[in-house]
Amino acid sequence: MVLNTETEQRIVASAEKLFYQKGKAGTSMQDIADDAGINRTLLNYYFRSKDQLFEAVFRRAMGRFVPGLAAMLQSEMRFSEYILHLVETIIDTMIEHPQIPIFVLQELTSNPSRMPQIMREMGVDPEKGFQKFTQDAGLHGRLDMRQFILNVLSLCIFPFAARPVVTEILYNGDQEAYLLAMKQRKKLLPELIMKFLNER
Amino acid sequence: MVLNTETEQRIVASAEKLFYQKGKAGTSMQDIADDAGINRTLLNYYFRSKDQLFEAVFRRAMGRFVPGLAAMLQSEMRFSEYILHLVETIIDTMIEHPQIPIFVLQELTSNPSRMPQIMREMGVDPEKGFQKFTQDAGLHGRLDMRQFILNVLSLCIFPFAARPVVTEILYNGDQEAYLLAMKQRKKLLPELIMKFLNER
DNA sequence: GTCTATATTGTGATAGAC
DNA sequence: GTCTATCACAATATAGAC
Repeated sequence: MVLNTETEQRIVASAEKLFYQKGKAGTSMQDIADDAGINRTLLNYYFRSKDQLFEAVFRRAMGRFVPGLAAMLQSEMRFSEYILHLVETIIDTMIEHPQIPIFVLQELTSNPSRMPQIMREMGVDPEKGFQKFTQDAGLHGRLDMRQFILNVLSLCIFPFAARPVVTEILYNGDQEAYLLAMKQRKKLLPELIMKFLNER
Repeated sequence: MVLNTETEQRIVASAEKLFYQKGKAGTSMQDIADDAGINRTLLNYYFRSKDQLFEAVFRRAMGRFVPGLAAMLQSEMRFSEYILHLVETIIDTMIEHPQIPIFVLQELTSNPSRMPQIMREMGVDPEKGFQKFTQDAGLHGRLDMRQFILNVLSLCIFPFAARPVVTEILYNGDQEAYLLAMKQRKKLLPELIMKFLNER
């Protein structure tokens, strides 16, 4: 998507902010226009409908982290090296856009049938990645590759999806402490994940 | 909350289903009434407003897993034993109510300032739990208790929050395979988590 | 307790002047 | 490109009959 005019950029910026925070149904066109400081009808002029504006925002959100992951699947890295980069990439992305997980997951929960098409559009073929790693990490005989990947993603993403709960319960509402802990996880998680691969 | 009449129960059942799936703003009072097979104005008769109906559903959702966790914090279990029960309890709850994580997290993301009061109302005092475990698990010197708890929760909850994505990417859309994998995690996760405690 | 009728406001979207 | 005016419709909520 190309954003030519300044107005167009302001619309998308406000739409992103509000859709991330309050979801599609929870955000009105008026809300977005007010936040962007422009007339409401301009939203329709540029994006035709609310559906299309939401779609633009949703695709941008997906595009913020899917390509990075897909690129790695095609890279020549070795397994352990890959994990290191994967964790760092995901956490950096999450720190920058902490609200994306809930936003995307909420939309996909309401509308799960969208998943297959999205994957095709983004050119993601997980089966190829599995083969590569099952082969590369084949040394670790009893490893269930799917469960392993699921564990890695859980450890990287959940702390951001659950930010308000985590901040309040674990860090007593201290935002700084929360963010510091998230940064520490970039070093902590790879160490932990390597333990997964050890025999008992 | 006491649900006296059958009508009241049907309202809450439908409201839960739809709020979980489409969120507060994405669900209309008409939708709920239609699903429950009753007249729309009865919702206002029983719950006064949409806000109050949502609040009832939200509190029920919180109540489905918070008390179980809180009870354990006060129990006499040893650390390792606690972890085993914790994982099993959370996963069982998630299998039964897989949509609760996204529902709760979406609401708390829109409205993070609600957290402190909710914790007070539910009588959860995390600090006490930390002390108990830091003491009990003190053997494992370098363990950051907060990071440890965060890891456990991530591994238990995220696979359900991300259900559509996980099912599609990891299990090729096969719902049965997904559910089986989730059940396997009840055995798999405790083994994994114990590895966290090993020295390098 | 349950219904019909109605009040009121909000929302997405378009037409047309400038 | 940007505005005003307007439309059609959906939403929550209440009053009042039964």
